[in-house]
Amino acid sequence: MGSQLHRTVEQRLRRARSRYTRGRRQLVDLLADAGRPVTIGELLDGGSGLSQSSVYRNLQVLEQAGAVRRLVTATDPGARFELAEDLTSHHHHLICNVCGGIEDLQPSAPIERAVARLTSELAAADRFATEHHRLDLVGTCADCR
Amino acid sequence: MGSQLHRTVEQRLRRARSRYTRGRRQLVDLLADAGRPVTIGELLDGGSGLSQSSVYRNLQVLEQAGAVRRLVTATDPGARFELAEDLTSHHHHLICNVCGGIEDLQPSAPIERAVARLTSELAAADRFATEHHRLDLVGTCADCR
DNA sequence: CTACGTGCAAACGGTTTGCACTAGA
DNA sequence: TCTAGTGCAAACCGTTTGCACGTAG
Repeated sequence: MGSQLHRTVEQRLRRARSRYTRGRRQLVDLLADAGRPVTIGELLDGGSGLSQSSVYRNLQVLEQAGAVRRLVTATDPGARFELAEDLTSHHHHLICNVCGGIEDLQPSAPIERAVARLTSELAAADRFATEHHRLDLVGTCADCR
Repeated sequence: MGSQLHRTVEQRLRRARSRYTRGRRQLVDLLADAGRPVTIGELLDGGSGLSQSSVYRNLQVLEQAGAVRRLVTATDPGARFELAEDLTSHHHHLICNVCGGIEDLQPSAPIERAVARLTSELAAADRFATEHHRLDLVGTCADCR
């Protein structure tokens, strides 16, 4: 259920000495329901009733608390947001460079294995401590074909 | 030598009905010498002598012509640029979320194979036409350990 | 009661644009 | 010559911030 999600977010906000207000809960609901990265414009029009500045501030707080993740693309202006990966599940993105849309994509086991091996090689070489990775496939989505 | 690079860039600019001016050549040199994505600030201070607006405009033209690629991160403000992958070689990025720095990383064959397989699966399913992919490892670089 | 959250409007800062001038082919 | 590039300064627009008020705990 989504109440588990809300409990986790509340926990993380509390750790950041922040409150889980109505508006923040609604932002989390919007992100959870979307199932793909959401633009700020969509969040503003999403019926949260929050003012623009509060949306920005709350997203900042949620990001800081580790509940939400900010995405930016080279083509679109403005940012998108999604729930932190450990609140949903690890996934990649399909980015359409025609319409700018972003879809989630389930990761494949072979890729994950190969990335994990690379990560431990870099760690062994003392070159980089990987926290997470991001894989985007950029091209044309089915709608824009 | 770099003259091959310049010849290719000139070709692509010509196709876009644009000229390969002194300033554009210097931007390309700066990008080629850096060997990693470069911020606009670095390009402005790089001794090209170009005004701010010309740097922005030229990067736009070079991007349009397919000679250069724009990168943005969720942490840093502002954009970074690198030469188009087919002018250098396919690579990934190590992104440090402490200092914001970005390093290039040679791709590993297993990852490339796995991504290629995924790409053809998506194409076969008529879901997405992948043009290229981007893999970033996000974590802490050796300097910021 | 006290600290945190909110709305409004103004400020910010990276990027873009209008215009008059310069230079490459 | 004639189109494209350049510098300067102003405009733009997504985002941030100051301030007075509201609200949760």
